[in-house]
Amino acid sequence: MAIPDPLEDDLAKIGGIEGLRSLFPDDEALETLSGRFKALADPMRLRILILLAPGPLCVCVIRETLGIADSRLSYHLNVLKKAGLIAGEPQGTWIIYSLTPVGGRALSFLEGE
Amino acid sequence: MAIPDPLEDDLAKIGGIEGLRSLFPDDEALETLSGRFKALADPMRLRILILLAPGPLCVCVIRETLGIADSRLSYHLNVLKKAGLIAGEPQGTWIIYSLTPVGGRALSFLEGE
DNA sequence: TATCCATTTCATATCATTTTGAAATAGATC
DNA sequence: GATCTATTTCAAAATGATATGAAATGGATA
Repeated sequence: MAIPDPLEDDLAKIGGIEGLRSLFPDDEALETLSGRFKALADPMRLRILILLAPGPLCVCVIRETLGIADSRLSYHLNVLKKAGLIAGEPQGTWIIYSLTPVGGRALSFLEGE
Repeated sequence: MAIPDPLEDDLAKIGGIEGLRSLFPDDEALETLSGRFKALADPMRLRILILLAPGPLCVCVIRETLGIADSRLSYHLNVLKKAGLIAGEPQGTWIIYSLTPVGGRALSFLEGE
């Protein structure tokens, strides 16, 4: 038996299984959202967001502050960029990264906890 | 060269590398925070949170709605529980899961996007 | 054009998460 | 106590994410 009898009534009141399923956003929206959370789910990436909160910084300063290898930083910057949390603006020889509006909001959620 | 000369001045104004490092929470806090985001970083787990938003549900109804195997659901419920986003209350033969306050706030952040 | 330097890309190794199906647990009912 | 059923646990396989160092890119300057 899938659903025990005593629960069937409660379930019916809220529209049954189909009623519950209607709560879900479509798969694409869920992927986007969970992808954003995935980007936030790493201490090194949270450090990068925290660094960018006061204002934009170039890659070299971020690298020096975090004390990690170039390629490793580049990987994490790319994850954040793909998730729409930061944006990079080439400026002469170097690239300046800053928080996007979404990135800023994610960070304030972070600080609200 | 670590930091290009033209950037040194800007960097000095914001307290240098050490000034930037002082922005970081300690490692443990970052682990806790990224751990919570990790729990949110999966479409199936987001579906579970969305299901529980209107009110508590038993495991069997959640399983039937999601259409996944028992053990798989149990795994995801456990991830959410460990992250403090949901709580399970045994009630007779079955177990009733509900959002915690933190889980509710995470969900509203989710919907605010 | 040759060179320099900041950043990214790539291949590969390592590590972590997720899925799957079978077996265990534990509470309720007979 | 025996059995039934909802849920969890476990081990293994499959999949995905991260770290690392060497090589490539591409803009700036000489």
